[in-house]
Amino acid sequence: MEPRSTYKTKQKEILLDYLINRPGEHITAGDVCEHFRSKGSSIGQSTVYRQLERLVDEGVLSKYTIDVNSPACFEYMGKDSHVEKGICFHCKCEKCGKLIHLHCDEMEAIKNHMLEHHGFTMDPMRTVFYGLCEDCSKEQEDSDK
Amino acid sequence: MEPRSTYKTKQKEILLDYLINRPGEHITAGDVCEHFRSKGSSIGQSTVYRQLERLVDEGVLSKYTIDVNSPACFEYMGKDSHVEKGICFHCKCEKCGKLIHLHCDEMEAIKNHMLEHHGFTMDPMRTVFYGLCEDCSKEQEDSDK
DNA sequence: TTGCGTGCAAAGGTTTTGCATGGCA
DNA sequence: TGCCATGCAAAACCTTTGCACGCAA
Repeated sequence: MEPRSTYKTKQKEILLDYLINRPGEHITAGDVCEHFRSKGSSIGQSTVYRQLERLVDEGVLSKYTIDVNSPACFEYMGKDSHVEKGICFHCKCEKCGKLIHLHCDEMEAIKNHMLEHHGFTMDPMRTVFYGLCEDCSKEQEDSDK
Repeated sequence: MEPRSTYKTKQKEILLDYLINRPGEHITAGDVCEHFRSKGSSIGQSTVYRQLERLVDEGVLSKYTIDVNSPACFEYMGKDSHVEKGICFHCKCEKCGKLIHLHCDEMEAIKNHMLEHHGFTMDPMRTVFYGLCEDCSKEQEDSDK
């Protein structure tokens, strides 16, 4: 988990800066490429992928999987990030596709239960709950009538 | 969720038969193709993908995402499947890659909490918990010493 | 100068799509 | 016969990799 990069490069710097300034957003490698392409200050896509992966290894970013055939999402996990509190997790609505950030102390209880009863050390940041969001549940109820 | 298929085809039949006889296994589209190819009774891969997707829509199969860049997994959810009890869920070890099936009544409590406090109707079959399995946790503790 | 980081292009794996053919009802 | 399902091939999509060049230390 410790930093393994030895060189400080401009690409790494502006990439991290981009992510730090978007707390709570789920950002894909494609988003990053597009952002810098549109600004003219382009970064090669392999560099984007390699740096993102490295930052995840270093614990600076969190990476999570929304869906097969959806690109991986990244999020800054540093000091100012609400994520660091460890009570943030993600819910993905299977109907409208919305990704929801939830803050919940109950998550600690779930984590503890998993560890004590199933020996599984769960990683809340990587875990995505699938289901139906409030709006889509209501819609479904209405259409059932 | 209701059946939308009108025709009964041989391909659909043997595909479903294959999945029904593998309860508790996580099967990919590639597994299916390979299985039938090796048996000589081949099914075209686009048919496999289309039928799997249809069966998921009909509620016959469950589909879940293990990881970006890993193929999607499918599992039969019918009468004899332990999955139907609604207390089965999946854990994926981020270190050794193992996929674990857990049975746990606590899952009901988690589901209820999500619904009551966050308005989110969670789908346990689709949700995969990421983290470290028991063996890998121990290994990590040992190496920390 | 050393060797890590970058960028391009190509490859890799999974899934989707277009279109003509085949098969169910 | 009418229409859906199939199968092949090609495309699409995200990500990884090989290799030569550039730049930080």
